[in-house]
Amino acid sequence: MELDRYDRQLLALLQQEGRISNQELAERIGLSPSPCLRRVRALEEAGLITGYHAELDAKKLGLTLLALIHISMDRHTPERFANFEARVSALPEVLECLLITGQDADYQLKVIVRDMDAYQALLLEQITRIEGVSGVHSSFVMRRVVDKSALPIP
Amino acid sequence: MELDRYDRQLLALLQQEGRISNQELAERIGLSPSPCLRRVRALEEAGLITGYHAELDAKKLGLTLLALIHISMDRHTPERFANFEARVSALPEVLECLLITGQDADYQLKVIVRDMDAYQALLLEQITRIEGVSGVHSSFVMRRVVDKSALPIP
DNA sequence: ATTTTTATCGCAATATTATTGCCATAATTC
DNA sequence: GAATTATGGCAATAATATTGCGATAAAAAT
Repeated sequence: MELDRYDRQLLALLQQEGRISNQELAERIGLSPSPCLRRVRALEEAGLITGYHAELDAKKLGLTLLALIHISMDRHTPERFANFEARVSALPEVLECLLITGQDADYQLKVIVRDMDAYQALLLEQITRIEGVSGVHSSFVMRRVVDKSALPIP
Repeated sequence: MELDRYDRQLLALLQQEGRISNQELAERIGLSPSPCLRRVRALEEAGLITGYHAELDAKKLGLTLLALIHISMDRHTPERFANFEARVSALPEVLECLLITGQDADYQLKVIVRDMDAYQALLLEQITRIEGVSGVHSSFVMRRVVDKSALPIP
């Protein structure tokens, strides 16, 4: 799909303000509401826009501890990996699980919990109990300098 | 602020479907539209909802390479850190910059670029040129097993 | 326990917004 | 340069958001 100036503007704006009205959206990009809405629908249909999400304040929800966990697996079999991924996907505290390159770890998890007690419980009772997990190393996030969901539009 | 059953439902739903209409939202949580809207506004006012964002498909935008960069600083002075953070915040490819604990790095960056050429350019021409950056270690993301923006509602 | 107070709901009226069909015009192709 | 296709704008209709207000339920106080 070919993106023109309008499409790029729409994507950029909707990344910033996902609940903006179509009328204001139209004004901002310099189109009338009807073609504007048609373009947004087209971007959704094409799968360029995959969804819309509210962003919440973690602290106000009592979630004060954000951590990165690097995980190594003992044996690199597809079953081990599939099982690990299924187990990890079911944990609501796991915001991100990335299969990464590098000698130090196979996966990096990003998890959010209330406090250190909850972290300990998650790590000891859930994550280290998953079959195949051999090495675990935690880093804690002291500050989120940048936290964007918005992709750069090429 | 005290959250009841309705508020929690609203937060959960809006995290999943940020552009759902107020009417459908009201139906789903079992309230009529007016108190539903008033609650959403209250959650926004209280800062529990900080914004709404469209989620885009990175691949369809031509952004195929996601990487984690661990960065160590030579001297841990406030000026060095402030300067680094300002420079990094200005780069659109940087989706996340976390100040983390651990001996291996001071920061972890998450960056997204078109390809390895773009990655090389970003690393060599931008990031390693920032004053104070002494150690850099890259990991590449092979697969995003979990990638949620939705926080667990306590 | 009963009264007072406060919070919050649902209804109804109004304002705003989304959606669709249609024609005109601009861009593209032949 | 003519034919074709794509895309914009207008206007009518449908749907949704928004607000005031009275009723009801929950909470606090006596």
